[in-house]
Amino acid sequence: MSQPVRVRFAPSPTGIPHIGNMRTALFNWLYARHTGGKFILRIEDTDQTRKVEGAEEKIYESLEWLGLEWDEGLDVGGEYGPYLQSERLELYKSAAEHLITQGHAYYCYCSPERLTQMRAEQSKRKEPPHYDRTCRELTPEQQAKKVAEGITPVVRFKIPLDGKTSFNDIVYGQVEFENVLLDDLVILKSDGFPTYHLANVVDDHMMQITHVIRADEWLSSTPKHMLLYDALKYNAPQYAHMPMTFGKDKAKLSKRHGATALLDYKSMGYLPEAMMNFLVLMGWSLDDKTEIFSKDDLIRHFSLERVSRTGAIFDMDKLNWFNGYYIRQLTVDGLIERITPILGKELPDEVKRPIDEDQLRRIVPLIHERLKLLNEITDLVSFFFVEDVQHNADELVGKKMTGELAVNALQSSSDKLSSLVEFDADSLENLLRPLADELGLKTGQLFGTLRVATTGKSVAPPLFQTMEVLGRDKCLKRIGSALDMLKGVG
RNA sequence: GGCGCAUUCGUCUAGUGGCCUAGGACAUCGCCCUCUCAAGGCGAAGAUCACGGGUUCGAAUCCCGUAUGCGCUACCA
Repeated sequence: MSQPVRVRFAPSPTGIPHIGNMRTALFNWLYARHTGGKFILRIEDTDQTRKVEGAEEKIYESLEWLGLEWDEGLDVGGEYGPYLQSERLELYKSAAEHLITQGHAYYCYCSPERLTQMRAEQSKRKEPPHYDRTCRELTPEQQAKKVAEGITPVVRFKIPLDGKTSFNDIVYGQVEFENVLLDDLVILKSDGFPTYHLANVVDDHMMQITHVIRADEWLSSTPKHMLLYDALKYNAPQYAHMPMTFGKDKAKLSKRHGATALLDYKSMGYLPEAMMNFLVLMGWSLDDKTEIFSKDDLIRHFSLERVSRTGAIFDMDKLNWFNGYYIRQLTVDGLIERITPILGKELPDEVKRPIDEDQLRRIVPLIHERLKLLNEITDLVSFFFVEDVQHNADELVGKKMTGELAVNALQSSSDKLSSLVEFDADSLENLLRPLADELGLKTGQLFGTLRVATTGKSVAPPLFQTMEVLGRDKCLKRIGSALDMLKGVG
């Protein structure tokens, strides 16, 4: 009785997939992988007017970045294709015709103008806007007349005039609607394309979808779909509606909330594994403790029953934390692999390409746990690669120092550094700590000034290791130019 | 306007009648570590469980009402 699970992600190519879309895709994919079922990708391009060029590619790119491979669909094929709705028009047309012959649907000749005007009047009278069913009972003569006028009709579905439609949603439980409140919806548009409702029902049936996992916004339309399944004598799939995602102000996530497209996060330097962990926890949890889930953990533990019913606000702080966490979990080689392309693009031109991997291997451990976003890497490490750094006199002197003390400190350091035998972190520490004493400075004062002198920054990785990696020549050269600056020489 | 769904710390959430004077995580604050920044450790603060009524020996958990939010109400999906 229990057939293998088949779920689908069915985006329409009207824009770049956003966080909410992709979370729905993730839940579908997880459910398929958890149950050993199939994850199908179907493109719902039934709205020719809203179609956006290139959107389809962005859908693939988003899925691939997150690591949600699909078992059937565009690119990979499958035995239930085609997987593009615009190539399935005949199927919808014959379903619509079948419904007409069975008395479940009818041609409607009402003009869009008439419909909008009618709705305007209805809402002025404080009535719920609805179709008045003018064409539902047209006689053959009346129909013939309309056809003679050259009007291309749409096809509307006959909603039963009484009774109730209910279904059991895996997430929301039993939901019930009065049929009288439902409109005779358009199922086939005058351009020959189906509306979402028809296409969705026909495809889900023909592709043998067992579970429809989709966003909450569809909950109210589900009775229409149930009625359509009935009229078509199809078995309805199981439904599981997912709570929606919102911006900080509790409004539906949109452009003004900043980045909403998943791929924006890719380019900002987020890790797909962090994104996946973050997304799944918006609306799903395993228990009261577990926060970190690998992909395998998720596949093992995911269940529709533990999806919550309340909408979630997108919390960038938490995402950032996950990202930092996952970066820290990366091996040095893993991190290098991910940052090399970024550095190749962003480091100043004076830095030789390809980027010196041996040097990178020595640098990475110093900045690894300081990295929250991959894209921050360039700012963090560029001083290692460039020849000279810019100094800021105030930073160089520091808050607890005077210019004189700073000059003195740099001069003494420079002298001692040039005669140091081994230029490594331990030797540097053994040399510089006593030096602070000799100079009557706190270690923080000396090290702070040296840090700015050698790196050009007041915030940098630990001094001794940093100096070791920089090497004696660069250190002395930079200390020299810092001295020149403080002394007011050029 | 109608219908549907929801409502636990700022945020994500745990919780399905007694284990809850409500647990965890992020963010915040403090302390420790410390050459800066991180990371890490420890700790604090933060929710009268939207509100009002019931039911019950006992309710965040069940019922009713109210409020608020969101969704749908298109020849959009």
